[in-house]
Amino acid sequence: MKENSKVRHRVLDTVTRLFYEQGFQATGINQIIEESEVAKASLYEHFPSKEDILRAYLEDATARWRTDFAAFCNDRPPGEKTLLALFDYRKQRAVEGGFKGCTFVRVAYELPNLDEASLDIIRKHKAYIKTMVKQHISLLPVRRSARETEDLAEMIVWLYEGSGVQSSLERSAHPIDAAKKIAQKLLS
Amino acid sequence: MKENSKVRHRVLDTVTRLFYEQGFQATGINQIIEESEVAKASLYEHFPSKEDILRAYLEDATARWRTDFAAFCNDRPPGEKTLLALFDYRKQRAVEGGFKGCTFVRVAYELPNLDEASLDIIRKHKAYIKTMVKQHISLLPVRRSARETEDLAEMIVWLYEGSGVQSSLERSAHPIDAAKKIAQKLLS
DNA sequence: ATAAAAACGAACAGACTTGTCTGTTTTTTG
DNA sequence: CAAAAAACAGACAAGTCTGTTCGTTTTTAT
Repeated sequence: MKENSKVRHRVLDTVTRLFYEQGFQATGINQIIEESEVAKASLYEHFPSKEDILRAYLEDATARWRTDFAAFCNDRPPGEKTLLALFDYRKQRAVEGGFKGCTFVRVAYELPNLDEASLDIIRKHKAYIKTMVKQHISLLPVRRSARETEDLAEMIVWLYEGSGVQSSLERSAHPIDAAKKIAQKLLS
Repeated sequence: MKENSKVRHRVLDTVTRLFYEQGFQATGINQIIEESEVAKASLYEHFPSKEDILRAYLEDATARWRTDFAAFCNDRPPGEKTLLALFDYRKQRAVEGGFKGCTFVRVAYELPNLDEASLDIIRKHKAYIKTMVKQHISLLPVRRSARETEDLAEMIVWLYEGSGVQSSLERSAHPIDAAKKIAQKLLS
């Protein structure tokens, strides 16, 4: 049972914190083994290279994003409420994480020559969000063509991305709030 | 005349290429001196540390962005045409640069603990664009309140940012084109 | 032409990097 | 309880990193 081992779990816990706070490159193997209280040989038994840690980190992050967001939307009805919860969720994460930006975009931007496997995890994460947005739009009372739904979903996703970037640069949640209001107006 | 020296110029030329292609941390001092054909002692005469190179790089990049964009808009009338040129300009840069994302956001995301001076250069660059967008909106025939102008400018800026991010993840200019069309619709 | 300034090549320091390997101890499993 | 598997601590390799310092050569300015 290598997949659920304690070593793996502790390493992923640690890098989830460190990669976000410091970035991937600024986080050394030695710091990882020290803070996760794991022997270097054990770490390399589970992750043959640092890139493998990165891939596992991304997979873990996208899985956790989905379950955490689902939990966040627990008591909200599908449709507009859940759709707008996207912005509230991002706001919460931004505040808690110190406004360092989207986990996934951060990796892609830090490593412009990222391997395709890792890049695909990031792409799929963004595609997942867009699909979700489209689904919730189609649940709304307003009748929309497929084309209109697609355009609206794109617009909302870009408001989400763009306000996330600006929130990070300004170290403020305001852009996310403002983008949410705009999205709300667009939906009605 | 240290500001216009050939050493400084060649170093900035080189890092403009290397920082964008590889990122800041992945670019070593030794590669910089080799490709800019400058002695290490000369480089450290002009830039006491690597962080100083980064600051100079950002200042240079924002200055060049402004002049290049002005040249790009050369024959376009102020108002909608120039405003939408923002998207065309971003598209051109994205294609030429291999879809590695916005120069400035890249730095901020790669270095989450960036010094305030550098972060301010980035913030001012984004503020400059937003101010420009507002100015061009106010030139349009449609009458808008200050509040409406502000909201519209924010929306356009986030479409610009968001589509830029997605364009980079997908390595495709399509999101920028699509965002431009949406912006166009919003303006009328 | 001569003096001052700038750029040069190259060695060097010291710390850090990822990854390997060895032998020991702990944990798990039959 | 014994055998197998996993995790351990830590030394080590080989290379990289930023930054300093040397004496020499080239360029610039008076």
